[in-house]
Formats: sequence, structure tokens, C-alpha cells
Amino acid sequence: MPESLPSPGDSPSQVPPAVVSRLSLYLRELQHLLRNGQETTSSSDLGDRLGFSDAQVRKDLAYFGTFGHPGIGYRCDELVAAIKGILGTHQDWRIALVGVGNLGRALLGYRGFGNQGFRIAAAFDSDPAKVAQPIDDVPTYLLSDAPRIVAEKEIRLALIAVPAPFAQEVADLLVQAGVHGIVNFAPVTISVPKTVSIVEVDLAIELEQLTFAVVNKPKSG
Amino acid sequence: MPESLPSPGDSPSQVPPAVVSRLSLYLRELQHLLRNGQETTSSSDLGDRLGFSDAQVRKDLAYFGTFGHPGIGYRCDELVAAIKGILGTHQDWRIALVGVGNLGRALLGYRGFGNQGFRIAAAFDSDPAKVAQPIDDVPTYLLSDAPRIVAEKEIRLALIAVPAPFAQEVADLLVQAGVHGIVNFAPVTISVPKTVSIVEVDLAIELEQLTFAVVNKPKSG
DNA sequence: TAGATTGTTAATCGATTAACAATC
DNA sequence: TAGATTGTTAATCGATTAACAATC
Repeated sequence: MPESLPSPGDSPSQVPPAVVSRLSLYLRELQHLLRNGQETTSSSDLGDRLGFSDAQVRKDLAYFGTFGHPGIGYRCDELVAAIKGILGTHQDWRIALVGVGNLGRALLGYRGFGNQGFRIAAAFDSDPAKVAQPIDDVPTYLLSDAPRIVAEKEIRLALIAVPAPFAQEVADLLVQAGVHGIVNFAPVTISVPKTVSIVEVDLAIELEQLTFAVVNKPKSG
Repeated sequence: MPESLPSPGDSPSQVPPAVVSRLSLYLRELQHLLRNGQETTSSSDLGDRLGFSDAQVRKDLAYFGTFGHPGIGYRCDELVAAIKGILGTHQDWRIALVGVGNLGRALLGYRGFGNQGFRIAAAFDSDPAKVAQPIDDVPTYLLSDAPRIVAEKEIRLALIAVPAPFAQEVADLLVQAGVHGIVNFAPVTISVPKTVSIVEVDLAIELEQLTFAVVNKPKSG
């Protein structure tokens, strides 16, 4: 039987960042197994599916507690709940989206946040024409209303989908408004206070990782 | 004066993956410096801007050759050319996009590939209605035409932007058609032969990394 | 020249892997 | 019970940092 579920904030102060991203992969795979009716799994099964060793799966989880059953493995539903607790996604998170261009609209239309505990609760743009009406049921506002709306709706995360030259000022405004975490899609490094977390997603960089790998493959053309 | 430019494929067989992703960040920052008229930089300047140590910048570059000038630093244009050579983006890459939904259309409309050496040369979907006409000047085709079009246009990279349940079969088809590298936006782990490179981009996972960081911040609410 | 900065080696630090007693 | 599998410790491996001679 597992210990009491971990509550967010309990995590040991020094967990390697790589561990946290694997946790997300474990979660995704466990949810997949559950959908297929599989009730338990083991560190070697889970590792095999994702390309990690059984030892790594167990070590990663051990940073946060003991969630398995010796001789049995892990109950998928228990481990899902445990990992959600660790990642902080047992609660729902409201998100602000800034920038209602092509990418912004795609993010607004993306189903797939929902079942992971995320919801875009407001979208902002500085162009009045783009925020004239709700998009995919998400209310839209002028960027200048962000401080008020973020406070009212208790929004803590934001997605920045504006052109690169505006990303830093938008980030500053969001931080000012009380946002604690930002995913930045603009291809520029932005700086935020140490109290704010940031994740950068840059498509060109992902593609460069790919070309490097392709060009340096052992052999195949 | 730098050695001859590295040509793709020259890279030492064992370069840590983290080094390659920093290389992309160096490139992005160097291009930013160039646009601002800055002709040279140093490992400590570059490191400061991105949050790395000067030693790390120099060590990363040393995996691939010597590109700096002792006492002077690095000429931005030389280093840009060198890094593009390493990453393989000195040449242009043609890309296939599969899945013309919300995300697919956003990717088609994304300006920002272009100046990094990438171009979406064809878009595919299995719904005839979605591929009735070009989108943002990109020709669209039925997915079943992918093998022929990929060969004709000498496409080597692909973006998968289809719903999760279809991602694996689309990947299989693309590999069959001769694609060497895939960026997968579907929230599912897909497997490809060892000769094919893959990069996974999952928005929910990025957000989970963020909530973990937010929930575990030293202190701030 | 003196000051700045590289490329590289050696030392430190951190993460992964292997092994195994404890458990079901 | 015998077989399976965990959680954890110790050993290995790899990446980062610090230091410095060489260079401009």
C-alpha cells in the first residue's frame, strides 16, 4: 500500500529537471494503459514502453515517495494520482493566452488541455478586431485589461504567442498581473523574476535538433 | 582565424544532447546580436545573455572545432555560419506537414521557419475537404499521395499534427515514404526505426513542467 | 606591452545503472 | 512456497566547472 499521496510543494528541493519531464511521460503512458483497461504495470513494462530502464523508472519515483507494491508492481490508477499530485495537476489550472494570431487560435482550439487539468480562461490581444468576440468559447479581451482579468479569474499560468519583439514586454505585464508561470512560444529568450517559472517552446529549435540528428545519423543517406 | 567550417556529419560521435540544444540557443542569440549591429561577442557575454557560464559556452563549441579568436572573442557572423554548419541548416530543408486541423494550419501560417532554413513544401490530410486548395501558398494533398509527393519534392522532414490515435500509422507511412526526421505534436510516444530521428513536442507536458516548478518554488504563493 | 579571451586539461559534481535484500 | 518486483545503496558513467597556458 502506498504512503499518503504527496502534496504539491513536498518535493525534495533537488530533483533533476530530467526526472520531472520523465514523470510527465510516465503519466501519459499510464493514462494510456488505463484507457486500455490495464490495471497494473511494472517499472520494466513502463520503461520498455518509453525507452528507459526499469531502474530509472524506480529511481525517478523514489525521489517523491514509495508508490509501488513489491512483487506486484504499480496500480495504474494509484500511480496516476500520485504523479498528478507531484506535478500539481490534481487541481485545475486556469491559463491566459496572449496573442490571438495563427498560433494563438490553434492553442485556443486545442482539445487535450482539458483532460490534463488545464483550461484557457481568457485570451488577450492588443488588436481590438481580434478580441471582438469569444473564440472557441474562450472570452477575449484587450491586452490592457490583462491585470484586471488575471486577478478576477485567478489565473496563474500564461501562454505567450506574440511576435518575438513583443514577447518581453508581454511577459513583464503578465508578471506584473500576478502570473506565476509562462510558456513562451516566441523565438526569443525572455527574462522574468526568479519567482516566476518559464518554459520556452521554439519550433525552429526543435527542427534544428532534428536536422543535427539526421545529418549525424550513423549511416542512411 | 577559425579552422575550415565544419561540414555536417563531421561531428564527434558522442556529443551530449544538451550541447546540441544549447547550440540552437547560441545561434538564435547570435542572430539577434547581428540584427542589432553587434559584430563580435565573447563566451561570457553570450553565456550571460542565456544564463550559462562562459566555460560552458567554450566547452560546447570545442566539441566541434575552434571558432574563436583568443583575446578577441567570436565574430558573430563567423560563429553563426559555423553553428549552422554543425546543425546542418546551412542548406534548406523541405518539410511535409501531416494533419490540416487547427494546429496544422497554425504551422502552415507560421513565418519564422523561413529564415532558419526550413520550408513546408507540402501538407497532407486524409479528409479531401481539407486539401481542396493550397493553404498559405503551401500545396495540399491527400495523405495517400504522401509517398509520391515526398519522393518528388525530396522531402526529408515531417511534422505530425494529427490526433493521437493516428500518429503511429502516419509515422509509419512517412518513414516508408523516405522521411528521415519527424517532429511529433501528438500526445503519444511513437516508435520509428533507429535510422529515423524524432522529436516530441507535447503541450500538456510543457505545462506540467511549469506547474511542477510553480508549485515547488521556494516561496511566493 | 598589458589586458582580454580563447581552447583545453584536471577536478568536481550530478545522474544513471547495476545489484540485491526486503516484500508480497 | 517460489516467482516477481519493489526501494535503495554502491559503483559507474557523463557532464559541468574551474583553472590556466597560449594567443592576440
